[in-house]
Formats: sequence, C-alpha cells, structure tokens
Amino acid sequence: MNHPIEEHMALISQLYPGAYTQTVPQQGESKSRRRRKKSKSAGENGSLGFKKRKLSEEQVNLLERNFGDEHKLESERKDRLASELGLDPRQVAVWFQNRRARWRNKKLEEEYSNLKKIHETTIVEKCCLESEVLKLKDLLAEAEKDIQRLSERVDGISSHSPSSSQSVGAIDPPFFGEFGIEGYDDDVFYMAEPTYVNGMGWMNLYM
DNA sequence: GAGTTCAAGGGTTTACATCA
DNA sequence: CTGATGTAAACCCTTGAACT
Repeated sequence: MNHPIEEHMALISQLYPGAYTQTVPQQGESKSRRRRKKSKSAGENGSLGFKKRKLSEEQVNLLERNFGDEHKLESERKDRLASELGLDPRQVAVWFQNRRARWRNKKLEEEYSNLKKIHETTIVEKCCLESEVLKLKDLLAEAEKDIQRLSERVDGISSHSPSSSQSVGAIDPPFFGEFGIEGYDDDVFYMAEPTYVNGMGWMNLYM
C-alpha cells in the first residue's frame, strides 16, 4: 500500500512533468534527504532538467494566512498544508523558512529606522541644549561683569569711609537678592557635586 | 546586462533510535 | 547505563533561475 504523501507526489509529477522528478522517490527506493541536483543550465537534461516553478497566488495566499497564524511550522500542519496546496511538504517547509527570513529582515529594517529616528531627535535636542548653554554662559559673563563693576564701586566708596567693613556687608545682600539667591557667599556659581540631569551628563563639560 | 526576488541547494545542528 | 554511530528534520546562509 502506497503512502498518501508518495501518492500525492506522483500526482504532482503528473501535473508538473519535469519539475521535481529528480526528488520523488521511486517505488522501493528510500526517501532521499537531498532534493534536486544543481543544474548548470535549465536545458542541460532536456525535458528532465529542473525548472523553477513559482507558487500560484492562491498557494501563496494560503501560506501567508498560515504564516500569520503561527510562524513556526509543525510537522502535522506542514503535511496538511502540503496536501491542501498540492505541494511537496518540503516545499512548504522551504517556503516557511524563506518567509521567516524575510520577516526577520523586515523587523531589522524597522528596528533600524526607529533607532535612526531616535538618533535624529537626540541630535536636535543636543543642538537646542548647546545653544541654551551658550545663552546661559553669556548671562553668566554679564553677571560677572556686574559683580566686577559693583565691587569696584564698593572699593571706591570704602576708600572714603572709615568703617569700610560694615558698608560692604550692607551692600552685598541686596545685590544677590536681585538674582533671587539667598544665603550664598561670594562663590555663587560653585557646584560641589556634578549635577546630572537625565541624559545631560555632557552639560558638565561646559561648567 | 545589472539588480531583485524567491525557491531550492548545501552545510550544520539537534533529537532520537539502535547497537555493541 | 553509556558512548558511538546513523538517520531525519529543522535551521541558516548561499545559489541560481526567472523576472524587471
């Protein structure tokens, strides 16, 4: 009694003469693992030469639907699909392998484009932060100039006054009050520890 | 004729069976 | 039980025919 798959393969051989005839095991022959032999040219063996056959639209549609359900192909499903599609189970397995490879490539491409987007927005963000740093540096320079001017003014006043130490103490608090800073000594911009804001560690380079 | 697509080839790995 | 050997199938990367 013939195996159903072998009967099926015989039917395929009838439907597609010349295609896969090399891979269909003959009566009493053990099933070979290796499929077709590589042919140097299609017409080398005349009508017996291998001709690559494209799967039909319906076959591909059914395969795609099955792939959508589950990317992995168990042996039972492979045989069932093969018989539904009129294909060799090996062809179904190959199709799934190739389809998984295409799926992986697509995934990789998507991942790459997502990373690219993230990189681009990070670059823009970095530029904004850099220009912010420049603005703040300008402000800092201005403030330092103000400090310099005020301390020169204080020096000028104190040189005419006998109680110089008192007047300096009287002038300082209102000056820092202007910047909304209280309780600081003259080292206003000293930072004891590097202050890392989320993802902004690089800012310390400018400090 | 160069580039792309896709079924299939071929090598490797893994799981299981058999045997000494 | 265990290690060696064989076989089948799954997987991955490459190849080559067909198509654009």
